[in-house]
Amino acid sequence: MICGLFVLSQGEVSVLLLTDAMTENKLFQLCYRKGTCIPSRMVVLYARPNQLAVNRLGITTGKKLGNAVCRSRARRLIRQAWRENELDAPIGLDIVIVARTRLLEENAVSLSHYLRKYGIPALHRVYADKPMRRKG
RNA sequence: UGAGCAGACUAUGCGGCAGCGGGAACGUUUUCAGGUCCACGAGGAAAGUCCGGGCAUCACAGAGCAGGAUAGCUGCUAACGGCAGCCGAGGGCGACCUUAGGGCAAGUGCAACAGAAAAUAGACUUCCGCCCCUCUGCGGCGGUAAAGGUGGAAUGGUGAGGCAAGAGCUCACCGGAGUGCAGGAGACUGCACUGCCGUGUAAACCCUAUCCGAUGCAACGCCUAUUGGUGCUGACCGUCUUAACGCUGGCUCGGCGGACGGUACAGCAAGGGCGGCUCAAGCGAUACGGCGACGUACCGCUUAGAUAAAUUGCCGCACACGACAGGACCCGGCUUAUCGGUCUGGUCACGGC
RNA sequence: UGGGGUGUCGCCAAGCGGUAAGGCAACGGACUCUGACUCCGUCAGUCGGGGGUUCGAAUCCCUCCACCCCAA
Repeated sequence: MICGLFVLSQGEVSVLLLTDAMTENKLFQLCYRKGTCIPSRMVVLYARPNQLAVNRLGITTGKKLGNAVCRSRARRLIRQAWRENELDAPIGLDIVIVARTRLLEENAVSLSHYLRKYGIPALHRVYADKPMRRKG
């Protein structure tokens, strides 16, 4: 879903897939059952190490959120927040983000702020051995 | 001025920064990926999936039955259960609105409770006359045809004449039926005559007329990695057999196929990619034909094509302070949700001239 | 996306044109020193919503809503 090329600040060009899309139901189920759960008011994060050099992101917007317009909005908000914060995340994880009903009352800034302050640090605490793209 | 009716259109706008989708061009590069830049990027319902088509495949989809859909008439349309105009019925003072509106005179079924009786003929009570008699009553014989509290519905209704008492028995009007004439493209309408006529329900079975092959883009076509001998097809070998069995939409006719096991030779299915995929029964303007739905001619325009799935985030300004809501093969309808705004044409009431 | 089905007291349900059965639960009473079991009685229904056909609709028809299942 979010495939991209990342140019390092030193000027050295390397082809890196930042985040891959998670498509199979099997992987989602594995994350729910065996992964780490980080709940919060707006979203729930599930994470589980994969044996790859990239992250894989899955977004769940269930029927409880509302109609198609509400679900699409939730997806957009999550995707936007992830785009702003994916550089800080550890590498080599399968991550599922589940939207909750309260998310629709918030705007994108608060979700992005939450991820930077609490979500990503929590991933680092659990998976301290994983490398990351930039420090601090 | 107020109230109300019908139809059509519209669906916050502008700017800045960052971001997303596919596309054209530029230019870098062996190629891919990426970069720069340009214009474009959800709806009136995209929804529900209730109908109708296009398109694709199946290979007989043939014949008949069964099953399903529709139901005033005439048209429109690719088609429709849609739309337009008209007819009938009902509602509204009116503009106008609603209407599954064929056939119970082919057959069958049902009509609870109440009521004398609920579908087919009359029985019962009442009424009238005569006879017997204990002479009021009761009983018997006969006449008459609908008066009988009910019910949604009672053998046409109301009034008058008539009679022993009554009765379409007779008459007038109304309703309904049949026949004829006239008008209309038709549904149907009008008039005249006959004549006295047994309910309601087919959104009960059913009958009549018309229509319907099935499955759906996750259809289907092409390319390809790997795996497996699991499933299917062909080929080869062996065994059994000429009547069964299997397939062919549910059944019958008809049609097609011998069946089972082994070999692992060939192909297919299962993953991924590409096509299908958006220029089309397309949209807009004008003219002509038509009451209208719509059609014809000519000119102009190109307007999403994603594949875990793109339209956003933040900020500023304006005001009416922003509803319902997001494409997934594509169209035509219907139905449902919806903050408001604009325009057009009728109607009624009150007031003024 | 396509196809199929179900909605009836608080729960499980029967009824398919004519008064909405039954069981569990709840409440009251009896039995018991008390409770359970058992027995007797009571209560509770917009038949998912709206419209239509019919004299009459939970039932027939149309249309909306909610939920469930199947293919992928």
